[in-house]
Amino acid sequence: MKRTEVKEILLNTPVGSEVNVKGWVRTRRGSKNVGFITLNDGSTINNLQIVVEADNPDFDKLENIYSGTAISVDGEVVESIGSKQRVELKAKRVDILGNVDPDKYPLQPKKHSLEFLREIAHLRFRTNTFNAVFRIRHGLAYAIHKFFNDRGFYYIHTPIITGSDAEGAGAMFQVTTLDLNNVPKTDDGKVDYSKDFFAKKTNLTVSGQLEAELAALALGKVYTFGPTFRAENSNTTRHLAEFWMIEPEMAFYDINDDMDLAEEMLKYLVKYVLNNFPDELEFLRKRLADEEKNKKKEERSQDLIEKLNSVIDVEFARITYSEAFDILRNSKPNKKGKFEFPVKEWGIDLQSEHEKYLVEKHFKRSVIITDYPKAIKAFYMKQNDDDKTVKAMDVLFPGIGEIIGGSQREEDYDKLYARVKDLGMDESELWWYLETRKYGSVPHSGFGLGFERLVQFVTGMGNIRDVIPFPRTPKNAEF
RNA sequence: UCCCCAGUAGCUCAGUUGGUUAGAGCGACUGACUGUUAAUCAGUAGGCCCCUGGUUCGAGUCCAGGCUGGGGAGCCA
Repeated sequence: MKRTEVKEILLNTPVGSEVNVKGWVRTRRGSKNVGFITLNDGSTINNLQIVVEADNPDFDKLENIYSGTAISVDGEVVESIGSKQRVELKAKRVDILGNVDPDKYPLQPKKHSLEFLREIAHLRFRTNTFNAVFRIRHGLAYAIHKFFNDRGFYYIHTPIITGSDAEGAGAMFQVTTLDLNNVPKTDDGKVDYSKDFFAKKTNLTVSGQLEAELAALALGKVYTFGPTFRAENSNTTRHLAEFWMIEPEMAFYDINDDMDLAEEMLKYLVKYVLNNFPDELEFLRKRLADEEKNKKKEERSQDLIEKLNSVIDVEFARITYSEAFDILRNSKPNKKGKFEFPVKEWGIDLQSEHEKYLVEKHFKRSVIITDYPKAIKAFYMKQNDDDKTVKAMDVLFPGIGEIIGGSQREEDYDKLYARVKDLGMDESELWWYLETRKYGSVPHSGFGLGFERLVQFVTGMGNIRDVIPFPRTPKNAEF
């Protein structure tokens, strides 16, 4: 018999149909006269209840069926006597496909800590929580491609291995095939990279932005969506050594067009998940509420689904760095000395506590901050006429902080070149980037969206290590 | 990288001013039970108390160093 997925049975299969299902047992329970199996096959977060009656010739197989066992069942779809499900499967034939040693199988039909599940990342897919998280992660990835495709953007594959470390977004992982126990040296004692695979020093990319700009200056609107790597020793709930980033880059867009696109995209993506993953969101909403039961009221975060709806309903606040600076300088916590980093001098970088105050206390919604001091931003950002600020924009989300960082890019060759020189950067590594400003240069803009931070926000998961299947963090590359 | 907290059964945790044989709940196992919903009831098994060293008559408990995990900060997406 052809296999039917659980999702199909729960939604569409008429009562009385004969079907075959295959999947993994969540729980099994029963008595002398009847056995119950809760089965999940990954097609939906919901389970199918299978009933095996005592007169079934396969009834004694039940004693070898435990949590985690893979089984195949032929049976009839019937209306459920129990109240928790519309239909169930009355088994005619039960086959065990893959056994489980119940003494050793670490997943139990009970709540596990996320920390424990992280240590068994090869099995945590089998829990409802990760089932929901990774289904939504997929949905977001798909929606991102759909969003851009529908608006005439082209998906550009930028290199993972890069020969330039000019972007300056963070420490890099080196890529080499040299024998580390016997590194070839030049006469003056330095590493002889001419003997390395690429005959030069290479690293894993920290950003595809510079290459995306090259493509945007011909294809108009492009985006990247790929893995990026940062060798920073960051140990937080918001950082990974390997993460996925979305970087659109648009010719003829100024900073305002850039902000409009960022806001439209974020709202589109949140709406997409609300429309397409209601069961998963409901599960995660309950999970979060349950987890926060023990917290004090004022420390609890907003209801997950309410939070998502508030993002799509409300316009993001848009302010300049200078306005944000004034708000913070005159704020109560600043005057009372409650900030760990007091706000005194214009030009300071905004700290987590400042961003949190603006988003969660002052505006009570998402905020976009523009026109940052040029000293604290990257070399490629478009310089304003005041000679002090650049056309940068950061989108700040409640609970997450910076979810998007972007800017209008400096298209003027002389200004860009001067900035490269000022910062002591190696222009020979950037010749190709600079050259685009010589040939038909136009205003253009773009931004970077951290994919895992988006998934974190939408699923309500507190730790970024729980929204990527196999997290890479300092001292941890298991699996 | 810095600050704080934690590491005891498969999981979540308790373990008194250092004192003899190490505790619970859940899970697993065995049995009972006429339809259960993380079933219920009874019983059984299960410990390198993170590692190394030190103090002490005696260390799960105190001290030092390390390892691992978590939270916060910085860096950022």
